[in-house]
Amino acid sequence: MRVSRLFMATQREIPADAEIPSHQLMLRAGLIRKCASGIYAFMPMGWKAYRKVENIIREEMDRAGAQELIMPALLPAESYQASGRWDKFGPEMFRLNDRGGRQFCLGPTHEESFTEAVRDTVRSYKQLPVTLYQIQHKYRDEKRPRFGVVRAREFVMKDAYSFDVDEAGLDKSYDAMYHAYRRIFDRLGLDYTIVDADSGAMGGSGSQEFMVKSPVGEDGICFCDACGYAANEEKAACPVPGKKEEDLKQINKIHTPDVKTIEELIAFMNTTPDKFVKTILYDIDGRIVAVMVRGDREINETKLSNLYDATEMTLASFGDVERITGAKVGFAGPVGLKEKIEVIVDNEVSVMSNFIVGANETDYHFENVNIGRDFTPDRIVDIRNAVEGDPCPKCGQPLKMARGVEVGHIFKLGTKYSDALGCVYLDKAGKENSMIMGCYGIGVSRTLAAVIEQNHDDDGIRWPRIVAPYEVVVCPTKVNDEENMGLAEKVYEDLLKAGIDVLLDDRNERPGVKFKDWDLIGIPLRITVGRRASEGIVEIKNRTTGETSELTADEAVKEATAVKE
RNA sequence: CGGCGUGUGGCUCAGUUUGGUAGAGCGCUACGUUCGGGACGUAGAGGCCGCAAGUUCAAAUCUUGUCACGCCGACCA
Repeated sequence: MRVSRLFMATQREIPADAEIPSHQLMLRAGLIRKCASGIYAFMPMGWKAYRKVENIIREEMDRAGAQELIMPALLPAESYQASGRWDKFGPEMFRLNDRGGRQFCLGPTHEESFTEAVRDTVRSYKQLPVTLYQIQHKYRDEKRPRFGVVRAREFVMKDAYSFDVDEAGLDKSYDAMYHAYRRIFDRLGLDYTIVDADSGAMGGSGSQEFMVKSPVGEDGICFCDACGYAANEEKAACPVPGKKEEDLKQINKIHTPDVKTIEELIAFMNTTPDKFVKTILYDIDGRIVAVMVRGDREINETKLSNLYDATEMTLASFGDVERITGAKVGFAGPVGLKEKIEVIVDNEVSVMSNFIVGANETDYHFENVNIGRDFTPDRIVDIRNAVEGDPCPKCGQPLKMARGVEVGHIFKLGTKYSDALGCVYLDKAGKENSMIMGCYGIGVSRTLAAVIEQNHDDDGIRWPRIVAPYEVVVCPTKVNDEENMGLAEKVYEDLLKAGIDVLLDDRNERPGVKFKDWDLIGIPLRITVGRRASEGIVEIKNRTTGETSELTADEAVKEATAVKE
């Protein structure tokens, strides 16, 4: 491709509304273009890189025995009504009507479509197992699109679904996908961690996430260097600590005017946050419950949601809090609350004694509160987020924390969808059984962003060769000089013949402009034809290592051709 | 959805407080001098100041409404 004909524009300045490096670089390098909040177009250069990621995924899925097909993005409401997800998805689903008023949605995920397809195609155990996949746009009306294609409202997902006759079969199908995913992310050169995950709204038994480590990741992950345990912080179990015996002191109401937050309390009482227990009220499907964790802990809303099998869960409104506690927000506590609502206590709180809580009275707290004596919880469970230093649930060594971008997720679904949609087969005995399903997703566009997130420097992107939009750029410094341009043309032609994705920068620009552009876009190898063109000597530069060497044109072609992957 | 903030040439932003002919830098076009790390000069092109209503002799600027976008909080690939 000749750069003078290339549909491309780079930007010198960082776009105002991009926060993270991958988003900024994708915009500056002209890989993507924003159409609306969370909706992006891929420009030719971006699309080429995207396609390379997609093809790696496709190759590995095929290698693992999965079969590609394509479902519509525009789907009738009926399937989702049958599975119960028409309501469950809520406002996150893009919905529309046809001219006759029939309801449709833009597919947020495709369990229903695949389940129906298999239901209508497979009759017998002889046709199982089968794993199907597609690479297709998904639509989710995210409350808050962010970070460019990392969290978009339209994005590309590779989603696969396996159908088996029994659990053992599912384990096998799941395992095949697990290994395919490892190959995919290994080939992409990503630094990732596989973590135990919550199966959440998807239902089912087991699930793991593939997390690309990055400071801009939206998920917290806990891991243990000692035994290799790794989990999403939503999932990580928090240990039940041993109880320390302490003399119970007399409960005492203290006046704490205008002290509402934990920070203010610490300052006011001159103590530490682990002496407090905060009481937070939640509205879970219309029912208010109180949740208590230590002052310096965070409530794990995933655990809470699972505990109640919640559909909709939010913090209780200020009005509800004031009505139930009889005090302004900031003074909620368990004493006397039990008669009104359920009180859930974190494991860790259950072994504390003489702690401080709100008094359910504006401007008052209780100190020296004790469970059993001053109040009785309805449930004592693990309800907090794990934190750095918590003992590993497997081996007891201290856990570490990191941030991650979720690029892949694999689930053992079980029979949730096959039951709901009647996806059954006849076994050897002629008996009908629900198929056992698994589902497996990769955020393709997000993965591309993750590659950039892990491969960039101050000058721009540093594509791994395997996903670079072009592998080599030939860069003559004087396009009007016959000798210079002639040699550049020859190198370009040779590389084309060798099957390399190569660019010829035939723009009449100063060398510095070209160099900056290719550093920004991140082409792995640059062959500069310049000063020594008359001797047949060119310079080859590696974008990632910065190494340069002067070679004859033929040697440079050989070198550029030698490296694959 | 709640809290905050921003909408002015392709991009980054000034101008709004105190109403009075729409600005700068980058990019773009032409010519000249340059030519290995985003050159310089000269001359240009390009703007319903997000949209609508209102106040006013006069609105980018004031008022109201509205839309869009972004940031901070709860969901997911």
